[in-house]
Amino acid sequence: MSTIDLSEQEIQRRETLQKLRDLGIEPYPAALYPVDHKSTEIKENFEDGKKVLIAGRLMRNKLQGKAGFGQIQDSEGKIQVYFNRDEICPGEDKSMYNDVFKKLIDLGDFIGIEGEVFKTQVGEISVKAKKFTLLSKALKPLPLPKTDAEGKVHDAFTNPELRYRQRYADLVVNPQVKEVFIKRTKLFNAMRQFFNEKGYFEVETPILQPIAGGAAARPFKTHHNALDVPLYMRIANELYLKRLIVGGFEGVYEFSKNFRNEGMDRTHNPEFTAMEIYVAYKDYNWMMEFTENLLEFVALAVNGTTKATFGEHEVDFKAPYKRVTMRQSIIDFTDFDIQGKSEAELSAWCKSNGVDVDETMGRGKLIDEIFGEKCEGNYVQPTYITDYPKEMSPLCKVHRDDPTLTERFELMVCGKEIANAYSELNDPIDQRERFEEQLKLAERGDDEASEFIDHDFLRALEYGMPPTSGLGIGIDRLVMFLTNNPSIQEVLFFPQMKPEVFGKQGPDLTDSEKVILDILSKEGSMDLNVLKTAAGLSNKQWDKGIKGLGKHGLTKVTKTDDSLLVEVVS
RNA sequence: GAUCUGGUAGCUCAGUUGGUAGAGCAUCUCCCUUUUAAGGAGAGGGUCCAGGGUUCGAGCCCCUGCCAGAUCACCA
Repeated sequence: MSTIDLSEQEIQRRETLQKLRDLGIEPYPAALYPVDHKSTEIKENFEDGKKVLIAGRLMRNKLQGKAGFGQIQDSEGKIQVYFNRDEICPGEDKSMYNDVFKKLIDLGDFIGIEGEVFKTQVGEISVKAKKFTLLSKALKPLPLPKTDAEGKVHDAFTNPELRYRQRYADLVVNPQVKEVFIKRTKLFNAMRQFFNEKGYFEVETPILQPIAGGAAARPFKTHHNALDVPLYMRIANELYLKRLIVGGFEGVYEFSKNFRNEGMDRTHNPEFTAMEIYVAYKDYNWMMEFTENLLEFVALAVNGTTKATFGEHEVDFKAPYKRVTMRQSIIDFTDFDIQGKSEAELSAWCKSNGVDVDETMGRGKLIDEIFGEKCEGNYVQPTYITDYPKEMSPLCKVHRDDPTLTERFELMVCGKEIANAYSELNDPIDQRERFEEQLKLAERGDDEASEFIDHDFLRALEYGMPPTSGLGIGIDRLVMFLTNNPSIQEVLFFPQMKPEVFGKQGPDLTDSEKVILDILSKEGSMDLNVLKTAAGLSNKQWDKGIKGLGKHGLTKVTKTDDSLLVEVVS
């Protein structure tokens, strides 16, 4: 980046950097700084006169002549620092205060403070600086929101595009954003604790897969050069985790980054995080109880309460949750009983009841459409929807009481699915038939149905998998609910965005600039109006062209007594 | 994918029938030794997202594009 692209403030800070070096002060010193206190512990355990070493970013600096108040922000919060000329410079030489601190330290710089804890006249716990050390110079000014006595934020850094693209700046100036991510990590920790205490085993499975299975979604495709084979990025980790149950683990789980090459909106990011857990010798009834206990536990760990506010709703994650079969749910909201209905009958009902359908939809998909259209959005408090049609659950065991259904549940919160679980299908012959059924659906045009049969997975099942129940939870969605964020971008550090275009490097001339320069360079210098006529450009093109050339430093306009003269600058 | 809204100083935002680009904070200079978003005085700072068009003249009107957000559609 050339200096021409820098703002005034950025240029000033670069000059400041040089002045520091001229004074023998290294703005990016190598040595560690022996921090021994954080802002919160100083404030929580006030001890007058206590000697402390703190470090952080200077976020406020209010100078008042021979003294001033600054604010240092560390990982836990902010603390005020009192800078007094005669404390920092006890001898004759006051340059460390007058020249370095007052003139060469900027907002955003990292500094270390050696000083004593005290309370100011208005009672704020502060550190009286005896010595300060520049630890890292900031060359770019941060946004500068300020909170007043009533808690109202002025000049808030709110532009979502800037916040997501420059999350580092967002995190520095918006403590409430940092809080969301602290809660996110608390959620992971709580889940791990819950599983580990029960003896379940955290594992890792491949992200690059020869067949992207375990879900119906469009994968990202890539290529491995050495093997010369196509590979897909995982859309789910289900089939790998079940292989591990075959291998003899009785409880395995994984937090899995999944990748789906589909649309993006405020609830979908191309990469997202799911947690899947599989437990041997269990069924989906057991899993419902397990899930509600898990969610109650994590809600408490994250927020200190089982209640969570989401928009206009207050959701309570306290167990147990209501259980409704899909058939009953559809009856509840439409008075229509799907029991025993054929594909044609379902399709006809959909058409006369405002549910969009097309010819590619099988029986299961039709029922799913009805549920999605008429029922799903109505469940605000955590509710299990159980017993899904067989056609839409190719990896799930057939219901013990009804061969057209499966032992599956989804957990709905605020009209959205946040968990999905089965009594896992472990009959290898049935599994093979279901895969083949999916193939037929795919050929029929259902782009959600899998086009591949994972023969290795079937081979694993043929060795025998114990009865197993599996659960998947959409972690990002759960974080959204627990932190009251309607947008997935707010719960991901780095949500996917179109790449930013950086500094278009001049001297790429526009067409108008080229035309003018071509004519002018033959003559060396020309009368402005003659040049304008010769260029034959529209007024706007002429205006932009001649101004642009001036800015690039390629031409110079000089005023003579009766005309304007344009010259090429060599 | 559709529709709507937006893109102006480092940040948050104004900008009147289309007529010399503004404010607050930040920055710079000077004064100020316990302040609580904002002490006083002065100064500087702009590719008005990009490219075309209309016009004597465009931040503003028209067209195209880029980026973002919201709503809807789609969505294990």
